[in-house]
Formats: sequence, structure tokens, C-alpha cells
Amino acid sequence: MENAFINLDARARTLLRTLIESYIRDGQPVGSRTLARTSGLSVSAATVRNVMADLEDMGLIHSPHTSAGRIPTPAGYRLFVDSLLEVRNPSPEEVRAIQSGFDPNASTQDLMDTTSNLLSRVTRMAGMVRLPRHRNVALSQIEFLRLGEGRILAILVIDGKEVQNRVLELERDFGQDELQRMANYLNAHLAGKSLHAVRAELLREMRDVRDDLDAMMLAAIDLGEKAVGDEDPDDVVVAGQTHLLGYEELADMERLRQLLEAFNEKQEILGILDQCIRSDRVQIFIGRESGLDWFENCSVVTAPYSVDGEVVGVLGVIGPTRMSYDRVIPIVDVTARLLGSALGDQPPGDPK
Amino acid sequence: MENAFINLDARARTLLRTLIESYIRDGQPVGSRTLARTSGLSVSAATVRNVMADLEDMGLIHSPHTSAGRIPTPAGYRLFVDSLLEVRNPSPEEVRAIQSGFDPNASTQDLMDTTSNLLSRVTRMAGMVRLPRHRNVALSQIEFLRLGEGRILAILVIDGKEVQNRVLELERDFGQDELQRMANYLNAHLAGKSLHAVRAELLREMRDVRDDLDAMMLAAIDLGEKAVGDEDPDDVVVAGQTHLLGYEELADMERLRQLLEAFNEKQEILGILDQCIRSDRVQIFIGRESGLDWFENCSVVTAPYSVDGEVVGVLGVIGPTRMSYDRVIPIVDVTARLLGSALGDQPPGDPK
DNA sequence: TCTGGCACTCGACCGAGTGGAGCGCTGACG
DNA sequence: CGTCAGCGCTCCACTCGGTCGAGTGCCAGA
Repeated sequence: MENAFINLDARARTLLRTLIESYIRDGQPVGSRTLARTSGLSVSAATVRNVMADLEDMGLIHSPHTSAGRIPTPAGYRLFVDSLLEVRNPSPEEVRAIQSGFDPNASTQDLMDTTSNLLSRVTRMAGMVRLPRHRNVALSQIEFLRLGEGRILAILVIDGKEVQNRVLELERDFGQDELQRMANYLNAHLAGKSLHAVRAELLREMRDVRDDLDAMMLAAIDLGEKAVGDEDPDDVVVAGQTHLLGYEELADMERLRQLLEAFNEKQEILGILDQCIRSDRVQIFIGRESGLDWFENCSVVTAPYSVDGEVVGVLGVIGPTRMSYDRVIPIVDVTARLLGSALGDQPPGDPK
Repeated sequence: MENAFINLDARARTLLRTLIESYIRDGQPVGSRTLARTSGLSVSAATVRNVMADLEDMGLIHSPHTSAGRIPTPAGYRLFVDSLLEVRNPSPEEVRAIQSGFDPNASTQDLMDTTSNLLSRVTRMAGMVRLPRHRNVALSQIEFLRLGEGRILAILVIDGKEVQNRVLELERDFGQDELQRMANYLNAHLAGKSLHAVRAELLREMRDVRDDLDAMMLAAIDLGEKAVGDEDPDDVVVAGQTHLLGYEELADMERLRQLLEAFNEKQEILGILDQCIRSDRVQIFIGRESGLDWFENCSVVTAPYSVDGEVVGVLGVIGPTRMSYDRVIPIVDVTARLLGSALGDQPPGDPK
């Protein structure tokens, strides 16, 4: 595949690029004559045919039947997005549409919903956002509530606005007043620190037990660790799945069913997104590259988003492989940046 | 429509029933010859033709084109389900499948998810469950947490297991200790009563202010009312939408898009379900009867479910108009009963 | 190495023809 | 008056053959 790229001379690359662009635009197999006319090169259709035959040998394009034009293979798309594509800057209206969608003082959940909606509306495909990891947001407050025999509700207030409930099942039973004192202790020690730091501190304290800690403190630390320990639930917000019904290259009902089912289950979507969280740029999956066969004719464009320089999540869109990458890529890119800054701006914009 | 029923003699009704059953089974327009053979009546095809012509005049059946068999109209389906249908008892396997799906000590949310999943899996259509109104579940505990300037988090524990958070925005600021005292006051007065009763009591106390209440108590009552006041959010749980992609009578992509969109928005689904909550039996909407035109070729079968004799919600399925009503209706019916008793059994099953 | 030309292939489209299912109507029968 | 057999007609679904056009592969010549 790497070799394929090296072996391609400038003319072949131009032709391949023109062919794919044309196919993306029209959805029709493109033949030698049209390609010769539209490529801008002054070569004859016959010459183009020879080049096309070479490209077909390399597995970059193929004919759906003997005498039709050529369409790109997944490998062709791969080469295209990796080294032939010139991304457009997102149009000003699009940037404005995206930017105006972000409400600076919405809750995180709302922000996620808005973002995936935005992505799906602007691209007319399905948008998805991986929830941010909360590693470096500040714990404002922690409280415990006794529900029943050994069952405790832990309430974490994060960033002064986000609230998380967790039900803990314990062997020992605590009275409400004990719980209150433990919460006071934890709040005094931990409030304002990031969840990440809180967890580290609790674990450290559990390790080197000091003499000046009484049993209650120990229990408090233990309880705090349990409450904070469970990382945020893995989840992903999806929107605009129905846009995918409009693409006739995805018209196979059975495939479509599997695709929508995947959106419901979310598990496989999560898997795909998690593969992208390492990269620091826009990433693209084409067709079956992700190893899922219901993914035929689909592509994913993702970008990680970060707060204060640390990647905390991924967002992206999923649509037909035959999509306008030059338009979609910058949209996903800029949305990721804007989401990152919307998340990052909040603490300063809403001090205490 | 009523007249149509009265005017139909036994033979015509048998023929209509056989025709609709046959069409539901095969999806093919059914002609006079086959109908004469399968109806069990000993009449000739010609006679059947005469009857069919009458039925067509009444608007109960129609031909898709000049010389094809007849298919039922929505009015025909209506008559069919109202007075011709003989529902089968649900098959034992189906009852068992449904019954075994209910985990007696799952949370309400889980129960709703399970139920809609169950409905969709057993019927192979889309299942939906309207969340139960909480009017008569017991409030176990109420707590307040100060989030910031005038912003308070109210935590309601219901039935000793369900937890609800509500953020209240107030004009006046309260300290955490004030909040604690108010919560104590409310808990002492209200714990164990039903949400409905709690609300009534709070409203009553607000009306006839008594002298022996100090300002704090008043504030507490006000706060409690705010916290309990907002009824549970309207919501509905949907599952198995993707099953609908399999029915070729729903193959129109644009219609399908609208249908799935409706499931996402949930608003219209809610509207339909709310129309059914009054009835105490299985209800059926056929085609456009609900007034929504994307609903063509779809039908809804719903049944309310009740706890302790009071209807608290509705569940149902949505699928193609051409569905096996005789199978679906008892399934929906029995599921509603089982869900009701699963919800009702919990308080006795989990005392305290 | 490029190019024009030629033969060939294949799908899309059209129109005619055919078979079959099904209807409406009519006239006869009990 | 209800029932029924039969006839003629309509319309759909399918097939078949022919044509057209787009596109390919290959070859010979510049």
C-alpha cells in the first residue's frame, strides 16, 4: 500500500484524485473520456485508460461490471484521504452555525447533545460525541445519604454544577451522623481538587496509614475512594442517525438495520471512537477497516477534543464512504476545537 | 361505520375476516377464487365476488388496481379488530419469555428498559413504555445541598431506591445548616407518605399559614413544594425501532426516516400514548387515525398498566398495519399486566 | 511513450407479446 | 331473490429481442 503511493507518478495521482472527486460528487462510475476531459491534463482518453488499468491493478479502483466506468476501492479512498485530498476551509456560515450552537453555560450533558446534533445537522450524517473523561475537573462537594441497611447514596458535585449519584453497597452499616462527619472530613480535605488528584490522594492515604488517623477517618477515606473510584460511565451521544436513510448506497435494509442497531447498542461505536482517542488529529476509518462487516460503504471521521491541552474525548461523524471528505474533515476538526474551548472556558467563566 | 357493521350479514363478515387474515398472513391481495376456497363457506367464487363488491362499496376493502385481489382499507382493519378478531391466547413459550424477563428487584428504569426490549423482541416490532407516574410511591427522604449562590440541589429518595435530583434556583440564599434543618423538618413530617400526598399536604400548609410556624418552617414548606412540585419528567422508553426496517410495506425511505425521527423526538409518540392512558383495555390505532401522516401503514397496539388498581402508565408496540393482531394484542395485554404486578410487588417485596 | 481507432461488452431502455389472476356482468336455475 | 357458471375484459408481471450509448482493451502508427 505504501509502495502504491511511491509508484504513482504525478499524472496518475491527478487522475485518481479527479476520479474520486468526480465519483464523490455524482455517485456515478467515471469513464476514461470524462476523466480525460475534467482532469485538466492534456492527454487523450486512451492514455487515461492505460493509467486507469494500472490503478486497477494496484487495487485502487475497479469496475462494477465489464463495461462501466471505474469507482474507487477502499484502498483508493485510503490513498485519497491520506495524500491526495486538499481540505477546504470550512465555509464561514458553517463555522458560524457551529459556533452559535454552543451555549457557554450549558451543562456538560447538554453540550454533548448540542454538539452531536450540530455535527449531524451540518454534515447531514450521523454525529457522535464520546463523553469527556472527568479526570481534571474539580470536585466541589461530596455528600453521603443513608438509603438503607448498608446502602449509601454518594453525591458528587463537580465543577459546581454537575451532579453525579452513586449507590454504594457496603458490608458495614453507617449512621447518618457518621456519614455526615465523614463527608465533612472529605470535603475539608478534598474540595476544589481535581477528581484525578482526589483519587490519587485517597489511594495514597489508604496505603500509608498514619497513626494520627482514627477509625472514622479511615472509613471516610475508604468510602471516598469507593465513591470516586468508579470512573465515569463509558458513554457516547449519537444524533441524526436517520440522515443515513437518505443515502442510496446504504439502501440495503439488512445492512442498514445492523448499522442502526450498532447505534443503539453503542458498544461498537465506543470501540471505534476509543481507537481514535490516542491520535491528536482528525482520523478516518474507511469501510471495513474497523473490522466490522456491517460497516461496508460507511466511513467515520473523528477528531479528539481537549481541554487545557489534555485530550478528554473524541467526536466524529459516520456516513457513507462516498462523502465529501474535503468538507466533512474541517467541520469535524473545528467542532472538536470549539467543543474543547467551550468545555475549557467554563471554569473561568463561572468562577465558584 | 357503525352502520357498516350492522348491515353486514354473517357471510360477509366471515369473508371479510378470512380476507384480512389471509392478507395479514401473505401480504398479497386476495382474489375471489382463493377466498371462496379458504373461507370454509360453500359458495362459489362468483358469489364471493358479489360480496366483495359490496364490501368495497362500504369502504372496507379495495383493489390496488383494476384486476388484482382486494386488500383491507384502514376502515376494514378497524372493523376487523373491533368485532371480527378472535385473539389467540399467548403461547406458553411467549408468556414464559416475557415473565422470565422481569427481574423482580430491578430499578424502575431498568424495568422500563427490559419491558420495551421484551415487547420488541417478542413481537419483532418496536416496543415502547410510558414511564409510570409516581403519584403513589412513597417519599423516603428529602435532602438539600447548597451548590452556590441561590442554587440548591434537592435530592428525593423514593421508595428507598429511586433517586431524583433537581436543581432549584432561588432568590434567597440559604446556608447549608439552614437547609439541613429544613430537610429534617420535612423528613419528620413527610417521610413515608406518597408524593401525591406530600404535594397536597405542602400546598395545604402553604395556604392556611398557622401561627405556630416560624419563618424557617415556612421556607421549608416552600422549598419542599418546589422540589416535589415538578411532576416527573414526561418520558417514554423505546426499543427495537430497527425491527421496522424489515417490513417491506414500510420500505419508503422518506416515510421510514420520519418514523425513526419520531422515535428520536419522542414527542409525538408521547402524544399517542397519552391518548390511550384513559382506556382500561388494549387500544389500537390504525394508520392515520392518530392524525399523523407519517403514520401511514403503521399501527399501534397499546395497553395501560396499573399498580394497586390505579393506571400509572401505558405500554405498547408499533408496527406495520399488516400485523398479526391476534398474536400481538394478547402479548401487549399480558405484558402490561406483568409489568403492573412487577411494579406493585416491589414495595411488599422490599419492605422498609 | 502517447494517441487515434476499432471491435467488443455490457447495462439501460423500450416496445411488443404472453400468461395469468381477477373482476364485472349477464343470464339461467331453484 | 339468492346463487352460480361462464364470458369478456383489464391489468400486471414477465420475457424477449433490438437498439443505444458508455466504456474498455488492444493494436498500430507517430
